[in-house]
Order: sequence, then structure tokens, then C-alpha cells
Amino acid sequence: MAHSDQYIDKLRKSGLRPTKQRIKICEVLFDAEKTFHFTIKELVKIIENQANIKVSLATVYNTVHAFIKKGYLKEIPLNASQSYYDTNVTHHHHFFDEEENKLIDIHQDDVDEVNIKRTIPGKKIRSVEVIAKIVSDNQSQK
Amino acid sequence: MAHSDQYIDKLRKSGLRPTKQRIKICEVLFDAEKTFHFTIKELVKIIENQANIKVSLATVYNTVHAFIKKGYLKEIPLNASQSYYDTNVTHHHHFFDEEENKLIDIHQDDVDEVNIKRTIPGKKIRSVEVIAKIVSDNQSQK
DNA sequence: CAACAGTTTAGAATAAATATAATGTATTAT
DNA sequence: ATAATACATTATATTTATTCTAAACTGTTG
Repeated sequence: MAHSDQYIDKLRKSGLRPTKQRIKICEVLFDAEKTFHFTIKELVKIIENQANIKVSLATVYNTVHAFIKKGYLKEIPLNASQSYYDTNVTHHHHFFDEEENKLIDIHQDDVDEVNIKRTIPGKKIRSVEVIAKIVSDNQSQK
Repeated sequence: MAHSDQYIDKLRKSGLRPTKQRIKICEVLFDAEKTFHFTIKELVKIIENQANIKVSLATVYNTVHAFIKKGYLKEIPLNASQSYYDTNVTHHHHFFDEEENKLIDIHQDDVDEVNIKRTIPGKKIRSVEVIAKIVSDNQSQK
């Protein structure tokens, strides 16, 4: 299976041995037709539904964090009670629907490049994220 | 005292009675020469150091949230273990130093207006935040 | 097959944020 | 003012996401 090899490669490059559990996590994350947003809880639920193997919370957390460090996943900055992650690591931004607690992609084409004309001495920019919080538009505004 | 009156006004407009504790919170938040970023824990510590009155965690949380709802404070979207707040509610963005866990303002003038050319039906944009994560620049990059 | 390095897991620990309920204080109507 | 009422404060308990731990497990290597 070609896919499986890719997962083993991703895991190895992240400093992790390719185990059953970790490959299952890869399948869920990287096999999907579309990229998607998820919380750890949701990811565990998807695995439970799809798989005949059990994966513990700790393993999911560890694997997700290793992938983030390596750049195979992205964490989206939000002040929600849980952390949100994205399988789409290409440069793009997000709407966050505060009522539904849902993330929606904003394609790169739909926002001008954010150009920051200021630097901090001794520091470099690692990432730039735009978060546009949205709520229902009831026409009238109190 | 003119300041005190402003605080009472802010509290009333936020639907809160002006009590000793809440006025103390206002003093710390709105009396400062410069705007600043804070976590709840830090705010409580500042109050403890400055004040002869005790303020419980619950009161601080409640008051801060009422002010955010009213627009007197801003919460900054970050995936940190604690929430970060800003007394500067004018339109501006942030660097987040991931090593120091510190926020640094990016003035409005230092970023072009973020223009999102896409809307979500039935929704309106409530806020747009730019977060630029920064790390030490060691010249060499592995 | 023994030894070792790395894994998985359940459950414990941690810590931020929220809820609770008893006590205290400000406001209102009298 | 004073009593009655509505709202506040507080210490403590609860909740929940995340991290930690230590024991059992797996797979690889000599």
C-alpha cells in the first residue's frame, strides 16, 4: 500500500516508530478526501468509529503534537476551551463561528497577504494567522 | 474623583453594580499609563500587591468577562494554557513570543488592513485578529 | 531467547475556568 | 432611616482539557 508507506515515512520523520495505533491516526488524518479541522476529542471519536483497534488519549495527544512540531498538522490559535487542529498546512486563514464553535477556511486567494512592516530584534516570524470571528447577522443591531 | 466616576459608568454600562472590588479592578485595568496584556492570574497578583482589599478569583473572572462583552477589554485568540486579555481595545494586532509567552502589540500602521473578500451567508464578521508567532532568530536554520 | 529501547495504556495529577451556596452589601420602597 | 429585596462576594467544589506516570507490552538486536 502506497499510503501506508507515506504514513510510515511521516512517522519516522517525526521521530516516531510506525505502530498500529499511530498508523491508524495517520489514516484518519491524511486519508480523508478533504482536509479538515478537529479537536482531540473528535479525532478519538472518529478513530473509535472506524477502527477495530483502541487508541488511548495519551497516544493521540503525543502523535498530534509530534506532527505539529514537524509541520504535518497546524494548531489554530483560538480561545476555545479545547484546542483546534487543521490537516491543511498550506497557508490559509480562518473564520471562527462563535455560535456553532466551528472553523471555516478562508482561502489564500480570499485575503491579501498580511504584510507586517515591523520586526522584533533577535526574533523571526514563524507563522501568521488571521482569525475572523463571525456571528449571526440578524440585520438589526442592538 | 473623575476617574472613579468613569469606572462607575463603565461598570453600570456593563450591568454591574459599582462595588469596592470591581472599582479596584477598574483602577488596575484602566488607570495604567499604558495599555497592557494580562492573564487572570497576573491581574489577581497585581491587585493583591496594590490593594488593601481582597478580591476573589470568581469576581475577577466575572468582571473581566462583563467588560469583554461590553467591549472594554479584548480577549486575544491564542492556544496558550491560559487566556490572555488586552486593555487596548483599539484595532491592532499581535506578535506572540512563543518562548517568553509574551504578547507584543503590532500597531495598526504596521499592518495593512486585512480585507477578507468572502462572506458566509447569514453571518457577519465581529472581529479580525492577526497573530504572528515569533521565535528566536539564530540566523542559522536547521 | 535475553536484554533493551521505545510504546501503549489506564488512571492519576494538574490547572484553568465555571458553578454553588452561604454570607454580605447595595438599592429600593416604604 | 429601615426593612425588604436583589445583587455581590467568597471559599470551596466541580468540571474538563491536557499532561504525567508507572506498569505492562512490543519489537528489535545481539
